[in-house]
Amino acid sequence: MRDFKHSLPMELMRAREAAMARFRPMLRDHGLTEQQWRVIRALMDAGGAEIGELARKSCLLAPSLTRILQHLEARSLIKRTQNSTDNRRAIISLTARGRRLFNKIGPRLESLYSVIEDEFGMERLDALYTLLAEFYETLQASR
Amino acid sequence: MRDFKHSLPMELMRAREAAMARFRPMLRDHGLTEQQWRVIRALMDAGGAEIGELARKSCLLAPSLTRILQHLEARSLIKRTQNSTDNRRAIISLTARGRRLFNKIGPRLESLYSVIEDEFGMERLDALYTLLAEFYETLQASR
DNA sequence: TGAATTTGTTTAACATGATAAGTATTATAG
DNA sequence: CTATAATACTTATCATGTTAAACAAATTCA
Repeated sequence: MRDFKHSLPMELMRAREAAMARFRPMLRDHGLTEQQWRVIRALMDAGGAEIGELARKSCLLAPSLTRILQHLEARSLIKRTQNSTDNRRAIISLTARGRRLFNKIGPRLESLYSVIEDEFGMERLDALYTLLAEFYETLQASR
Repeated sequence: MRDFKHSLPMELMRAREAAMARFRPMLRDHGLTEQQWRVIRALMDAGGAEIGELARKSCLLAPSLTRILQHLEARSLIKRTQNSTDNRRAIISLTARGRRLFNKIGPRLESLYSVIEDEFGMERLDALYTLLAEFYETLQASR
């Protein structure tokens, strides 16, 4: 059997955790979890999206997203707009307050990200991005 | 701001999830979660370990490990041995039943892993491992 | 048209992730 | 010695991960 050290899912997790450890404290200072931030960021990027679409964009399972949207709605960071042609679908978008929060946090996270870029180097970072994307595509393709 | 697509933590997560999707069904068939399997695998590798050590090896937080050990103990897959010189520390090890389960599942997971090796290619897989390890080390070094 | 399916989302249940606080045991300082 | 601090876990709490089941709206098909 392979060495226990060489477990790809665990290596991916460790790398991710090392990065998140840098971002999480700032998010926490603003009362946001990492997943809540992913939703806000996806909404800012898309400017309004259906729930299914939002789940894909933010890499969250539907039940998790349901709960997260309840939290964000309670804090008035998002709002729901009913789709008139299909009552199953609701359009989610950021409120003005949600956008303000994004504009406050976004730049700070970017600067933390820049530090990582400097430490690890853009070349290796790009190489890592490429391999990760290829890995994902390879595993999805054969399903 | 960077393209929303280029979020390293999310790319790491997606890659990991793509891999785990292949392993999880088999673990589930044997009533194990991914995390429980990591503990069993670490114990098989170490042949008995203290809880703190086990947490590091299996990449779990202490509170999570506490609960997981309770589950595994209830299923008689692990046992605790008190350390006579320090009553805070307990040595955890697999029971015969735990080892049997490992021997049953391990090879099947290995064969699933081989499929990934074949699809993605050993060269790229090694390159990915190397980059991930370097990334982790880089981010840890500056703490 | 109306019953059966499909689709989009939510609930439910159990397990883990993350942080803070609590507990017991050991080590240390005075 | 003994009060204090440090160590090793465990509990508690809230949020999310994962799967299955429920539910309502929309689509399909007899």
